[in-house]
Amino acid sequence: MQPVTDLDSLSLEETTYRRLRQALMEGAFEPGQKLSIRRIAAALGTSAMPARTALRRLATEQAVDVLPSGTAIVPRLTRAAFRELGTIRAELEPLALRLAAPRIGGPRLSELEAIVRDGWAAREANNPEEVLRADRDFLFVLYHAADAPMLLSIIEALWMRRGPHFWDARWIIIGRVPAENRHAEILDALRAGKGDEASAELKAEIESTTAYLLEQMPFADDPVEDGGFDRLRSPAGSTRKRRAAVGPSG
Amino acid sequence: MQPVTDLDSLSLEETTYRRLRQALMEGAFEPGQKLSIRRIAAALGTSAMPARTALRRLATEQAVDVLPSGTAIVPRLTRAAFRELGTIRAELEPLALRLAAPRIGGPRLSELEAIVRDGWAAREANNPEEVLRADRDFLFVLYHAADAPMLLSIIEALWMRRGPHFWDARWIIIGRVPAENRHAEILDALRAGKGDEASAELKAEIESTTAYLLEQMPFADDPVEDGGFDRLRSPAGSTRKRRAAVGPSG
DNA sequence: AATGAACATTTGTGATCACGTTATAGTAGG
DNA sequence: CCTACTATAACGTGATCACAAATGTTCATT
Repeated sequence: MQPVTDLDSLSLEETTYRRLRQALMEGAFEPGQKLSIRRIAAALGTSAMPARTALRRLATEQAVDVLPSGTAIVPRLTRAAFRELGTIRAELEPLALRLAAPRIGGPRLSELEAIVRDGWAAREANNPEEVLRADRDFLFVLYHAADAPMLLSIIEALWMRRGPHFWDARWIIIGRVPAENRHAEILDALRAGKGDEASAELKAEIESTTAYLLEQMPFADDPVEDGGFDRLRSPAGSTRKRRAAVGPSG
Repeated sequence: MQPVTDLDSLSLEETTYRRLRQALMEGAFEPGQKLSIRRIAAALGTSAMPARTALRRLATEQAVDVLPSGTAIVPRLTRAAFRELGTIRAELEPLALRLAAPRIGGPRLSELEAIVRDGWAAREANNPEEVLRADRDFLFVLYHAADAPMLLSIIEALWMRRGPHFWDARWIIIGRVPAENRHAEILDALRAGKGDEASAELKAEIESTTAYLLEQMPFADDPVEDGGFDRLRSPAGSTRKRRAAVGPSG
């Protein structure tokens, strides 16, 4: 894969935006976490300006919410919002896969195979971080292959909104007994040139995972009992200090 | 319809953003038109800051393109981009209609009826501006009724990108002989409680209109002959000066 | 110890400025 | 009449400042 851009030649505002975007998609922030302009600017060693614009851009995509005071906050999803997210994903991501199917060549297939293998190994090793990473990588290799830039950016926006909660729920996700390896089946369908089958499989995966999480995950509008949102953190009591908004060194 | 917010209580940046967004969706700008920060700021009587943030937000939604120099420009769509737009719309807008269908009550139905009547009258009067407005209003009443905020904002982003070209092509659109009144049929289906039928009808409309325009409209990557982009302006030689970016008085 | 008021800090917003780049118009040369 | 160059204007970017609103903290009071 070619380097998307030379980071050095980009404006500060653009790099700030991309780093926040990536962090959000990967679940590096916790739901409810406040992202203040000055803090982010300080963490990146710039003035407030690039951080301000970057945050407002994210708010436009609804990747962050914005309090009445103007402060950006990592969204806490309501059940309705999470359901909506699932509904849209179940429509758009299979579409992307359908567009990508005829464009997947041999090299891409082996790349995908490797990712599926990694994901499977991580699952057996009970390593949820790695499982989630592999799942995400698998899908986005496909979505990039669709060569539909608008569609891709819409899907990314959906993932940004979902990312923080997904990350929080990684122990729930990993706890689900995987009847079969769905990504392996998608891969098989792609190898056989059955794009529509792969697409249907993906749609089923998104819908069933969404339904499962609606049952298992706590949401912002659930009645609070015993700490509410703060259960289901990682088991080894990781009560560490909230991580810095953006670390300049990664 | 309730006033969404009171404009006076909003930040300058937010009002700037909303005005540009509306203008884009309605096709008030021409493809290729440059939107400079300072010009827009001057037109609104503010400093450059709100205009800067507003334009960057629009760029994030891909509602405007950004030249290498950083200047925002109203997009000129390539055929591929227009096709992609149609493909995404054909997936999302029927979804929105499906979600909206069970929520459409009597008052909404009469509102929709009135809009359809207006549109039909405008078509007979050969008034393309009014036809396009009615079509847009009809659909967005439905999309709002879906009560799915993310979905709505995605759809609006798609329309923003399409708006300028659509406006340019209004004489082509109006010139197409309408076999039947599709929106009336959608309305009938809704009245009968057949949301899926309405949705399928809408999908067909989007797909056939997209295909039709792909044949009839000139695109940014078409070979230029005889003025290229500049044919198909309104017949009464409206060679008026390019309208101001944003008029402060509306 | 719990409550509330006063203070200090942090926050977003918008304006202004400096800097380097890009686009544009005018002019000279072919 | 067209092209190439140059000077001037306009542009985007990022930093900094002032201001008002919101937030968090401290301390006195009950």
